[in-house]
Amino acid sequence: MRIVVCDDHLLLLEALGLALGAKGHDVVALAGTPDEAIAAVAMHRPEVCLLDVNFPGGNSVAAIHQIREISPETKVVMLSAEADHAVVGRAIAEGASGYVGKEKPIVEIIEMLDRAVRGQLAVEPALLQRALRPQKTTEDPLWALQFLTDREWQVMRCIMEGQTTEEMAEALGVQRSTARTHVQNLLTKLGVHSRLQAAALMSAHGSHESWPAHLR
Amino acid sequence: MRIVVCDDHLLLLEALGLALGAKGHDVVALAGTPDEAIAAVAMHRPEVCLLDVNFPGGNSVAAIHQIREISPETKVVMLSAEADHAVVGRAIAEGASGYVGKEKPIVEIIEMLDRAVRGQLAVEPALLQRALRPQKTTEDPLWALQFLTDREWQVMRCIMEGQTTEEMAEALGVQRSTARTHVQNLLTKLGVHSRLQAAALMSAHGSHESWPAHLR
DNA sequence: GTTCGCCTAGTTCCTATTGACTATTGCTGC
DNA sequence: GCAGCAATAGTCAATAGGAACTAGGCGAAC
Repeated sequence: MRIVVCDDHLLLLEALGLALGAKGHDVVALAGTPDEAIAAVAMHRPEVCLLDVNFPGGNSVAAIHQIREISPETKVVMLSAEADHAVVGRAIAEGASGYVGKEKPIVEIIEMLDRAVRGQLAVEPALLQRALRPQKTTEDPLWALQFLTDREWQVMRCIMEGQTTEEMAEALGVQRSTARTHVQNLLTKLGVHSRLQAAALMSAHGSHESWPAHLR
Repeated sequence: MRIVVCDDHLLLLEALGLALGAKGHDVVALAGTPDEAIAAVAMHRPEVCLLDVNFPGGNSVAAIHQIREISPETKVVMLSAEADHAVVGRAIAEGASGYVGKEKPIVEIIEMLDRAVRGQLAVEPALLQRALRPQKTTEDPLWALQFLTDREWQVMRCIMEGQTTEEMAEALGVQRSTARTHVQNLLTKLGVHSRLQAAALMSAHGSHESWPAHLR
């Protein structure tokens, strides 16, 4: 089995190369970035590419698509430090064939690579199940983020910083009652019942990209 | 050079064991948790212990202390995914001899281990410099995260999800008053005055790695 | 076997937040 | 001009949250 491995941790990369080699597999290239991985796949056309999901910049999911495009016969297996079912879903949707955790022993990783090469989906069943479950994009509170006004974004920022209504009013240069109204409207638009829930919503689902560019 | 390696990623652990072995070093034990590492060090008395910092809740930093105590001749070198100068300082203060990033090649890791065994400090100069600069480790709210109990981490999770005291009590299977007490203790330990500030603290500075592994 | 930390549970007092309203000002587009 | 919307400001009642305590049970450490 010819493999291209991609991870930003050189240590893991090299060690994994040696370990896979010791198990009789052919690691044809080690890549430190998704771009390197794409180039390596284009050159070597391996059976499988083991790709770390956790790249600074988060372009690893996009890399799946590119790899699949330039080398459709290459199966992509994602390697991750944590089991994140949201990422699993996106990865599979982009064309990945598997998703394994770094906490797994090497033999298990290799087994997953085997499964991917045989055309099977190499994902832990429980994880896949959770990845598929929350398919209700309707009634999505994140949709509402679009309709927040600039002022409400500023209020959101204050909320995220843990400010009280008073501090917020001070920061925005308005009366408490005004700040309060903004908070009220914000909560209503987001469909939540407390500023803490609003903050939780943002920190859980609202990536940096959710913020209006001019207010980030 | 006899080495004990500890990391929660079995993959890295095994691969690193093979790689170090291939370079002529003697990996006497592989540990998946700090406790296993401590036991392994007590048994084998290695020259050096390579310890992942990524065991939150202060486990890994506390483990340094314990390892140094039961086997003073064993040098401890921390292994980390990101260069966090705050952690470097704490680790060195606790008795670690080095701190290397996982993005380094194996040869460099081995060189650092060598330096540690020779009694030198195996830390990147630039990182050490930054670690020593901000001497205001006192009053650091993130320091307090180490002293949170398991229950308080569960409460923290509830807070992050925007739950009210009532929901929290329900989720934890305790009375509201108990949930309130936990929240109160949490706020006191973190030095903040509202759960919203606690949530802000976590979402702003508390990376995923801040969470105890068994509660993530 | 006593001390200590953690989890549990409760009280009291006070403040902050929320829901459900009304209402004025100023700007924009039809 | 006027409708619509954002931003401003306010009220009142009900609820939730926070500060500052006390205190028992339980297991681990000394």
